[in-house]
Amino acid sequence: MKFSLTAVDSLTNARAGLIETDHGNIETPIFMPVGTQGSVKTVHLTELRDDIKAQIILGNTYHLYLRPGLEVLERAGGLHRFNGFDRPMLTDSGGFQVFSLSGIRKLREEGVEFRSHIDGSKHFFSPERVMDIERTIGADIVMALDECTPGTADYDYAKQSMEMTHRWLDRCVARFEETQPKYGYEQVLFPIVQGCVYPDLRRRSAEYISSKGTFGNAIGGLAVGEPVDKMYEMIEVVNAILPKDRPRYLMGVGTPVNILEGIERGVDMFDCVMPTRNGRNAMLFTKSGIMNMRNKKWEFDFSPIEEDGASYVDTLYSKAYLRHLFHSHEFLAMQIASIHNLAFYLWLVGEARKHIISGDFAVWKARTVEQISVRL
RNA sequence: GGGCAAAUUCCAGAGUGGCCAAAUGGGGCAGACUGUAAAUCUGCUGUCUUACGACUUCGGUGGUUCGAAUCCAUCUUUGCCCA
Repeated sequence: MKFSLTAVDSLTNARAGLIETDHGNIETPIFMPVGTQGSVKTVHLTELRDDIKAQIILGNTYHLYLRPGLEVLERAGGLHRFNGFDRPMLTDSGGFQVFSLSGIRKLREEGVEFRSHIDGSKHFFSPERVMDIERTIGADIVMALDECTPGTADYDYAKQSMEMTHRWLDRCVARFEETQPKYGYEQVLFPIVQGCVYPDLRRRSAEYISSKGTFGNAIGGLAVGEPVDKMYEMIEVVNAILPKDRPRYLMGVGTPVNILEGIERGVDMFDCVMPTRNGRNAMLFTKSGIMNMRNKKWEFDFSPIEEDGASYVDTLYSKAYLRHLFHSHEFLAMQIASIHNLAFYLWLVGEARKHIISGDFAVWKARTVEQISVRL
């Protein structure tokens, strides 16, 4: 696997780059659609590839381990073979579930024990176990097991948590290095910076994970309850330390504006459930602003969903029709909205890349932030 | 022609003397959602008012009562049954 910088913006820290994997290339900055259970909800592979132009998607260790389980994944020949997506994939480690499923898990030095949200059964995830599972799933990029600390954690908790994440990282690296890919293509490990909203912790964490010399690095524990200004501040603090010649992945972020702010601060990779989840809940992101497709104002608006949208669905269907589909609880509504939003997100990062290369990123970004923030 | 039953706020449907502007569900109107336990969740949904509160409402009319969606009379409409 290889990462190279194509262009670096002169006014900001934005960069355009290229990740070359055994499953194809990823042009950065990139947005990665989330496919937790091996499926980007409501979206077909053909749409993901040909319309949305997703270059890499996510899967989730905790969820795929529970269903379909490791035997199915292994006998399928890995997740790529199983779900048919032949482009790069990345698996999250279950670290986010430490946060989101905090009510049904127990944390200790050795690892984390989850009570399955499906049937209540107990499952223990040590850093070593997570590496083994991620080898079996077979994503191109695998994440280290971390504790995603809530954005509201106090300093002492954040410090302890970060230190444990670092110890877990050592164990992840050791296990990852003593094991081999199972399906004949390369996998790389990304460690994750923690430290909540505390600059000194973030710095320590960034230094620590940088010292591991991994292919790329991730920033975690953001957009989890802290003020958005804190998030931007932490990205700046961390990116001042993370090596410039390696990809930086801001985990779980975010809104289209968050992503542009992240790019400006030197982030290369993003993922978020927002385009799909919010899409399923009738929220559309467009070049000219945000729409709630359930709103009455669209009842008789027969104009295209988005005149110059990034997806074929934008001109194929009208606002009034999409509103009707949402009100009628038609599955097609969620499909259209998800495709639209993902295509928009991929368009957005693609445009950002173009403008980094052409040298007018800052101007373009300022104008775009304003346009896409409008509530329509 | 005769008998029985029922009419409730957008819909369905609770409520049978004061705790009722009226349960619950649906619908409607808005909002939330950030490494997905989410096709989910929250609020509002008679009128006026920022609120306190005031006012009007439970098929129509007229009664009983301190007080009626609830009881009585009558009318109207609807459904069912018998001819």
